[in-house]
Amino acid sequence: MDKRITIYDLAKTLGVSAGTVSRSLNDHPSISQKTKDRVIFMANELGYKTNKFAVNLSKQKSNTIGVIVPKLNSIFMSTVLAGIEKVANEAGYNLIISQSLESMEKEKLNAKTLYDSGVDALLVSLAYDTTDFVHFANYIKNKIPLIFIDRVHNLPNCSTIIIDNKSAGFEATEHLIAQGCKNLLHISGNLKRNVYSERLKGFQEALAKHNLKFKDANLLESDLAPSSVKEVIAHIKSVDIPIDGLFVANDTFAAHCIKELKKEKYNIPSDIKIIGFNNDPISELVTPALSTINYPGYELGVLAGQSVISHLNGGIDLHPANSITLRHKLIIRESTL
Amino acid sequence: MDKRITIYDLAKTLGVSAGTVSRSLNDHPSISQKTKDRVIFMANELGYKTNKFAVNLSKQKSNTIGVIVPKLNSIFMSTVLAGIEKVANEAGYNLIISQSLESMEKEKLNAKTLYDSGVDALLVSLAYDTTDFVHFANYIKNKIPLIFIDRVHNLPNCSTIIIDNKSAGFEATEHLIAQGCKNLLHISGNLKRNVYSERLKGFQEALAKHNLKFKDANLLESDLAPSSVKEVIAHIKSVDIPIDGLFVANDTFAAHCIKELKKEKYNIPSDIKIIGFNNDPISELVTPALSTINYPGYELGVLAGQSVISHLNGGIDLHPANSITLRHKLIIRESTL
DNA sequence: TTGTATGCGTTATCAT
DNA sequence: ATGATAACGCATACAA
Repeated sequence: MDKRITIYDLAKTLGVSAGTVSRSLNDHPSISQKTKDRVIFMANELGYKTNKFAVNLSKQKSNTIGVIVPKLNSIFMSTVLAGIEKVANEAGYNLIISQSLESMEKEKLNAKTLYDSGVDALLVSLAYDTTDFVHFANYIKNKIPLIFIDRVHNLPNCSTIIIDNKSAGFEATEHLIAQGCKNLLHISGNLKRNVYSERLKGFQEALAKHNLKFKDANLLESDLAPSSVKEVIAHIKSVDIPIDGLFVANDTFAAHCIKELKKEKYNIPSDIKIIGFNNDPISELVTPALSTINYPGYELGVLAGQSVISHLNGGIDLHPANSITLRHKLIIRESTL
Repeated sequence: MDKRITIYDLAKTLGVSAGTVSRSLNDHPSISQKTKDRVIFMANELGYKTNKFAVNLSKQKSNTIGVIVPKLNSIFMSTVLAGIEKVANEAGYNLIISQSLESMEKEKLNAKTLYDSGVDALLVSLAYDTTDFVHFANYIKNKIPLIFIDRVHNLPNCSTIIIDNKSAGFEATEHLIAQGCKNLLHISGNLKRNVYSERLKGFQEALAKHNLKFKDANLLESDLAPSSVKEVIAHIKSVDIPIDGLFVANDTFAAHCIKELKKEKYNIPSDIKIIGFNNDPISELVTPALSTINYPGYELGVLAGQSVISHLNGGIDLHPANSITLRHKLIIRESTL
């Protein structure tokens, strides 16, 4: 494999033109089957490899889809990615993955890098603190498909793929109320992100529906980092009327809460009932097993992948809707019984 | 941004040659500062973007690193990836990530695809059932850096980055013995993979050292899928002398074992002590908290990234060793007390 | 059905 | 210090 074989080499040894070789290799209709066979045979014989760089340059396409996620090392995100990768791979696309590490600055950098490297489309789940969106302007201007997943923002001509966080939050809350909780605490993530603000809305609507007044003490905005658990405990202890129900914005943090509350001699679920969010594998392994909302990450990824691919292949979208909403599901386990 | 500005456009408007523009943009020493300034100014003015496709074609490099992992949606692997991504990104490389889904066939496909798409280097963690390695021959032949992570195989001129699984397995086992366990069971993954076979070796050596005989009943090879827990339970129940110590090849499966054993009224740790592997987040959240071996996934990724980068930049390896071994650590929690 | 010629945007090698 | 020009490997519009 010292010298790379090109279509010119093939052309010369076959006594045809480079154009013929190129068209044969691409199964172009205007080439006779006989010629195609000869070309393909010789290509295999000589170990010809198509040079993607040249193809890319010629077509101005990279056959590559960019992905920006907040963090790679979260089970939810990596599950989404697994779904995306499967679909993309089957469709012959490569995935360039980068993480914003929850920082808008890094997200901007990533968006620029991926743009410069010529991705054919971009999938994004927004960072924790992203507030402006000019870094996506180039994509929109140049009609590069841009799709938001999970942590979304409404931009013109961009699809979003989400679940109905508000109604999921509503159901989670109503379940706690149905189990007899009177004084709930919702532990939320950054309320600038749709996923968390929507869940809060659902929480509030459920309270309202059941004539429970929403007070400041019913909400704690958190970064959901394990180390922040102590603030939760402090809040719960400081409150006048004892908290008897906890709706936590994700399972991992909920699991940490359970652990810490148990350490503080709270009994779960008899003292405090807890429900999480995501249905992470961890939710069924903690004690007591954690009630939660199933968030179909893999399906989300698959759908996102399909959406991109269909955007790219012919432009006709299989899912013409601008926004796809997946079905969530309440999962009841011991932590709320 | 209707028409993309090229160096020719810049050259024309500036009244210089394209070569000069190119060199200015790349800060070539043979260009006067004055000219460089003019070029750069005009480039910004006109919104020039370098075309990566053309650069790639010209240089026959993609500035891209390929990664093949068995599964994206495992917390360990995604943590490794997070480390790789960080380093690669800082060095200006993109990451193309694909998953083999634990299948050698898919791994071969991925290896070929990434090769064809012209990655500058490849990082691999092997699939469950990979037995031959011809799909990496092209990389070696063409001197494309090939580095194995975690699930490795010794190939000429390929680095490997691992922990000392044997001594880790030894320590885990010895810890169980020190806690008074007499009849141990090791639940292993596929023994074709170094990580599992090495841990088993450590297990056996520890037994030998403490004059415990290794019998068939002390080992259960498993696919470590949650659904396989019932086989573990069945095995434990079927055994003549009661098992009092369990060394499980990863934390997730260990957590499932704990859950199921508790359901079967085993008391942990008093009836059976359990130790896992990896120090996944889950290990400290289950009840009882799981003893384990810390496997520094993120550092592994960082090191792998650095190794690749240094291979690529200048070829002089920061870590000249052919094989890097990271330090592991025994973490003792309630499950073995 | 096939060949010819040119474009794609940069880099690199000679000249000057 | 700068210009001219040839790669780089493929795709494709136009000819034949």
